[in-house]
Amino acid sequence: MPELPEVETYMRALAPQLKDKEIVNAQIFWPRIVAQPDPSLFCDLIRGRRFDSFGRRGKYMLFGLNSGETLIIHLRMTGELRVQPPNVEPDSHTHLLLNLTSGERIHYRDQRKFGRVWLVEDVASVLHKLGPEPLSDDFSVEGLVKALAGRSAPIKALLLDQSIVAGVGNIYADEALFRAGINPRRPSGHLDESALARLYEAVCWVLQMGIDLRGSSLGSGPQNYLPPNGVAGAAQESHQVFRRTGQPCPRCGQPIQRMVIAQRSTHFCAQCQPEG
DNA sequence: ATAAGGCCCTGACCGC
DNA sequence: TGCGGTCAGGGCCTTA
Repeated sequence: MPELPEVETYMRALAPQLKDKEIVNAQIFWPRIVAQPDPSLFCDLIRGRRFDSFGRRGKYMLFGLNSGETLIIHLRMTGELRVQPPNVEPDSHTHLLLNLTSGERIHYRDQRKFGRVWLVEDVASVLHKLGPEPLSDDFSVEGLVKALAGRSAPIKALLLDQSIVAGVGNIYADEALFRAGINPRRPSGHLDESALARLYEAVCWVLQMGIDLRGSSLGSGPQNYLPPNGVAGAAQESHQVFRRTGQPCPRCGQPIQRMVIAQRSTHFCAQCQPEG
């Protein structure tokens, strides 16, 4: 499941592959994948455009086109983007093809069809609800304190809330809380400033580590993520708690426990992340 | 305003 | 072997 480090890894790989390449046209096989504008207009607008700039905001991929518009892609759970040679045919999970003048084709695949694509003039119209970008100056302890003040929801739930901080998903939320020694169920507003300072550091640290290791490539199954060059990332090997239920905590040896918070599977060490 | 639950999807997995 | 049920989960939507 692509979170910030996986999306960042994608963009770093795609930028040199796609820079200045021209889109001949788009083929949409499952129209609901295009969130905006409507699919026929999407095809009209993207025809003949070149890839100009590349960016990321939270888990959103941003492709700036030479028209001034931006192609925004969110992979959600199972989306994949691949630049393929002409002889690679789309399969039943391919919902969008962008044909390039180079003959290559960008395949958007998505087993669960949760991902979405936008083509907009105003990026903010899609991203306006996002909170601060965690590895930038916009993210700070003070900001975190302010955003969580008076909130009773468990801290795990608010770490997943993209308006609090952008880009953190289930994997890195669990890892950050473990690193900070904070129980995932603690009411957010009850955390004191020193706990939030540790959490701030931990969020930055686990995300940067994830980027440095080129993302987490988890086991088999539909949530498996591979960077666009097909080489697995290595961040999963540095996971301390995520999907390690029953295995010894790397710090104290107690078995890692699992519980559900905000409908999300949550992994933690009861010893190192005490309640209250 | 916040919190909690449902929804979208489909492949994997489980028990019978 | 086949079948039904359950699970996973990001972000948006509805409900309380």
